[in-house]
Amino acid sequence: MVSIYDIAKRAQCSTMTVSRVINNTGRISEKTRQRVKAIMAEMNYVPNQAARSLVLQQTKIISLLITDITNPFYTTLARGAEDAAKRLGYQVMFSNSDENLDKEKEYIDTVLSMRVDGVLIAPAGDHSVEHLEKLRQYNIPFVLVDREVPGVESDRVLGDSKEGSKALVEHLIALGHRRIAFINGSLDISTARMRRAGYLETLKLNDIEVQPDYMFDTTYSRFDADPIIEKMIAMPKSKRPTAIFAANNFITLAAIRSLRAKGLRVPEDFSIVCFDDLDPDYIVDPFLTIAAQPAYDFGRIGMQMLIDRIHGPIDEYRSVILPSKLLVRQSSTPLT
Amino acid sequence: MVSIYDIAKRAQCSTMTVSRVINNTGRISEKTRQRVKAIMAEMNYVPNQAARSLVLQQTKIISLLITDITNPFYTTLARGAEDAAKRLGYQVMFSNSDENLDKEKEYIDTVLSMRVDGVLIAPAGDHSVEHLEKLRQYNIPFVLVDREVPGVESDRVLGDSKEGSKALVEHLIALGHRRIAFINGSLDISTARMRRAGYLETLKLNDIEVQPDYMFDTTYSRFDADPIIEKMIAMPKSKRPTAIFAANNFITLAAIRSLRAKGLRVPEDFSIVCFDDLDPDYIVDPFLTIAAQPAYDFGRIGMQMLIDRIHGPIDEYRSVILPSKLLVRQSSTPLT
DNA sequence: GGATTTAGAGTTATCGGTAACTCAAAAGTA
DNA sequence: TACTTTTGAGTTACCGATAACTCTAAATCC
Repeated sequence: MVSIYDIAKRAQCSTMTVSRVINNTGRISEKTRQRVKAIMAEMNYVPNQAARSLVLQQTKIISLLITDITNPFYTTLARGAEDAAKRLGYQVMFSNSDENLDKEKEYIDTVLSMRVDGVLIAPAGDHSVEHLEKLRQYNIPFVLVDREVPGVESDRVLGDSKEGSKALVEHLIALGHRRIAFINGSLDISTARMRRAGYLETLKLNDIEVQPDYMFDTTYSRFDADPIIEKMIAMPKSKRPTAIFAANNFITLAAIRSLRAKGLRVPEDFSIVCFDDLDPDYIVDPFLTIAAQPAYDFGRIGMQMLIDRIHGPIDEYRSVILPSKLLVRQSSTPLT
Repeated sequence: MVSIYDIAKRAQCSTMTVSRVINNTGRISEKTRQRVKAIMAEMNYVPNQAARSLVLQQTKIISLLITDITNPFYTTLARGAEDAAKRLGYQVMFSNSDENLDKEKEYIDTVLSMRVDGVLIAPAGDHSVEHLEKLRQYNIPFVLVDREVPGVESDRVLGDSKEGSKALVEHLIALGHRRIAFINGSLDISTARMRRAGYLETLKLNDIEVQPDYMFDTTYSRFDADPIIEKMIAMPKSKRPTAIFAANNFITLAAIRSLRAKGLRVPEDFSIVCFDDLDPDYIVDPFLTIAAQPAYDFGRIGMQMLIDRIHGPIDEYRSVILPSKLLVRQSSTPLT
């Protein structure tokens, strides 16, 4: 492929002159500039970013490390991130950790060797602290999105998981529900802890006793809810929950699927509310009562904060909390 | 950051020796190997991919150039592509063209300057031919996914748009529909042409006259269907279509939304069938009758073909056609 | 034991750019 | 006119790795 040397030779000038034309730096006569430009165009010259990266010590690449691009929340987040990155002159590399620490670790190593300029990361869990410390050790700026990690200070863009949960549970209580089950993700993840806190606090505020056997911990990823649902329906009818608070979209789907397989209906037999679903607008009839988060802004703002930090060192860490919105729909009905 | 020189100095050997240890090439005594390895670990050495890229002339980066990651078809395709890439040791950079040739052109230039090893692309349209020729000119392997481009020979992973369309239209005819509207994407895109061909052929096979005013061309992206729907319902009731074949998911949603806004119901007033929806499994009650495509495989197979070609030059171009599956659901009902 | 092979390295050049410095000629100034 | 400043370049070194070649000492062979 044609390099700056080829251009220089043909233009009978030094490579520096060519470099100056490319970057519009230094002093160059208009005549020379035009001549070099013409030759670059004629020879179809394209600068080599790898060479540039090597000397400039910057790649113009951002790594987006999420758990699963097919989770609609992260899909939209990714789009927000990519739009912002493009606007600011960066490329986005994406990776799916599947909430798996080993996979995350592999990606972190790749990220380091790629010398990306920054990392936008939704960490797999609290144990990601190691990975984040590694990034810090190598001086690679990062911004946490959606999840925080205890012991790690950094820029963050988070949702208001606690408030959102409270709104959902309050909604159920207002509908007359008292026996409310809670199927949560791993407590290793900050949002799961906040959602739990919101659940517990709301029950307490409403003088409802917390039933430990109404609380289930599982995972935010796709999984099989049968064992949990079976435990629930094995309870005597007078003690069985009448409503379920599911901590994210995949949990909700798994729960509904399992209920239906057992001949139970939503909302007739169980009301269901959930967090995290982003209500993609290609669903014809939105059915779920949800706390919807502004996923696009998670990505957009996170990417902006990140690039901001890459450009000029910033002293303090910044946190942005994005509110969620309660959308009441058909999956939750008054207790009859 | 620590480089191969720092390691060499500390290990009292040459950089080549270190390089040999890193890559497990050449002859090295076990003793030296261990010593160097220990020092690399101690100094937290991470190889610099940019430097490597420069000399090896390969970046281990693939560019995934699609129209919109938030289109669930491409979301899943992207996941399939990333999984395959990771397995084979490549990173994926993604970009959204929004079916916009200018944006696509910008990305192509970036891709060239990044010296990515290959491009997996769902081209914006037939005019993308220029961009593909540019890739070819610079010897960057690419694989077309989902869409082909006239005049461009290459590896391809395509859907069976024509057969899928025939199945959808046959289904409507079997339900008794005769006046079937067709809202299509831009004819600049190969799938739109194939879907059109399937529609026309099926009508002809069933001795149904083609009504030009039942056919509408718009865009595959998010858009407003009001003008089209208004034209349709302005027709006298005896001539008005009773069913709609929408060429993709966004068109379908826009059409249903517009119909509802005008007080019309699906399927009571209009049956609707569509292509391209991938039936994301987090939709609680799938409503649309669709021709579902195996999006994950589009990405997985496309990426494999691409990396295959990167590794060893292959003489002939390969085409893979992935079948779609008719899923009959509530959006289409018998004509009463 | 001397010639040949092989193991285990080191040297040098190069990939494609850019920063920092240098330098001659042209332009401006007293 | 003689001196200073500015303009328009060129030179050199370097970013961090690897390929290709070289070289020495030990091992093998006849």
